Amino acid sequence: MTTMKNPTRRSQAVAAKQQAILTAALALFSQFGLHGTSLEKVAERAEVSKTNLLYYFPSKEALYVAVLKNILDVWLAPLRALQSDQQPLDAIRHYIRLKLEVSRDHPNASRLFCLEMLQGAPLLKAELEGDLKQLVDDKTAIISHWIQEGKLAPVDPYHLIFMLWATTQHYADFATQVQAVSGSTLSDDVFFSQTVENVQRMIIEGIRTRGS
Amino acid sequence: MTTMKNPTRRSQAVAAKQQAILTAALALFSQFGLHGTSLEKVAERAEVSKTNLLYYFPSKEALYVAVLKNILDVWLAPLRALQSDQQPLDAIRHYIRLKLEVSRDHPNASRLFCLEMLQGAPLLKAELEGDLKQLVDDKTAIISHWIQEGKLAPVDPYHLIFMLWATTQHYADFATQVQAVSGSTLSDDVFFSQTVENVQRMIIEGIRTRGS
DNA sequence: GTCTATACAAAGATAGAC
DNA sequence: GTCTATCTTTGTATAGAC
Repeated sequence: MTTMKNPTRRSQAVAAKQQAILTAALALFSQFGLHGTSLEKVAERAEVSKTNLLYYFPSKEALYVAVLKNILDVWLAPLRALQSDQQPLDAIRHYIRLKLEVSRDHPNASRLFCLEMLQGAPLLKAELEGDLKQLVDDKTAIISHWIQEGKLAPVDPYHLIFMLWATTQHYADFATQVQAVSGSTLSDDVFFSQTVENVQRMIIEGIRTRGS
Repeated sequence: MTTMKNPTRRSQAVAAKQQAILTAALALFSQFGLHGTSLEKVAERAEVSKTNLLYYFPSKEALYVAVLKNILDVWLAPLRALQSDQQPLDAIRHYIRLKLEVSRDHPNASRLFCLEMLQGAPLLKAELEGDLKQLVDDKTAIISHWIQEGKLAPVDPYHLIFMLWATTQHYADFATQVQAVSGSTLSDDVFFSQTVENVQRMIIEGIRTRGS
């Protein structure tokens, strides 16, 4: 900690620089992975020197962890928003839209998260088995309750959540394939609307109780 | 090409060695990526020397490409099996089972494919825009036909295929997360059955026409 | 075909001046 | 806080003997 004449302005500048590094790092890590990304490339993209980067983040791994922590909240926000006081089908429709917005607006975050999963989540395992499991257990309880009330078809809540995750992330993680096959991605407004409607319809009809 | 007293036996030995290398490479590439995997680790796992490995595959990239080509067929087999002469709902139920079997029996193949997609599929782009697009277009035509006959709810065939892909691969690609949250993976027989049933039910109900 | 030894390059990290 | 210079490790790939 250094003494500062103007702590606010200076710490703002520092924060901005850190953020620029984190953003550049996310873009590269999410595409090339930890080992496929060099600090030199990150520094170049963030417009700082490599040495300077290592001043802010003591090692490559430390930077990687910082990036991961940074995106976890964005990634989990839609699920956190799922509340028991909503109408089940509306809640799930809303969740699908939110998650597809994340896939559209933060595809790199989604992809880095995916990359980390593929590798067995060495750095996130603790979070997964702690916070995430807790969160999912809360939400499966809500879903089970809806089912007991007859407001939802009797499906396994875990598999429903997996399905929601899988279908919504696919458009970010497999954007290349989606683009190659369909010719579009979520950044196209028309395609985004079509995607929301189709995913909502297929999932909602799949879990609606007959007559509701 | 060397002269051989016993071409069959020798080429069998060569083929076995190449296969051992490919298998070892798949296991490591799928977890750590191209750059996160060293030839030394591959050689160690395949029980050959590093120099010897480079005798069979002239470079790391060549090995990586060979692995990718090797898995593409496995990955596409279930979709190829989708035929117009089947009953739509049976065909899709069958597809889901086949694809989940791939996720269970060849998770590394699924994960490497995913990894390659995340990076923008630099080595598969040609395949994606050629063979895969052709295959998908064939199958969307079949699905459209089923819809016109009123045997399937009117959904966009592309999004249906994306949903099938996403939900079935998720159990391989995100196995770590599935394990952390639910406590099981597809290699557990009971969990596998539950998964097949739940995914089939949710998707089938989602695309069934009312009254069918 | 397989080995030992080695060339060569890339990249993470540190030292020390300013 | 930022820079230049440099150390060190790791890892791909090749040369050449057997």
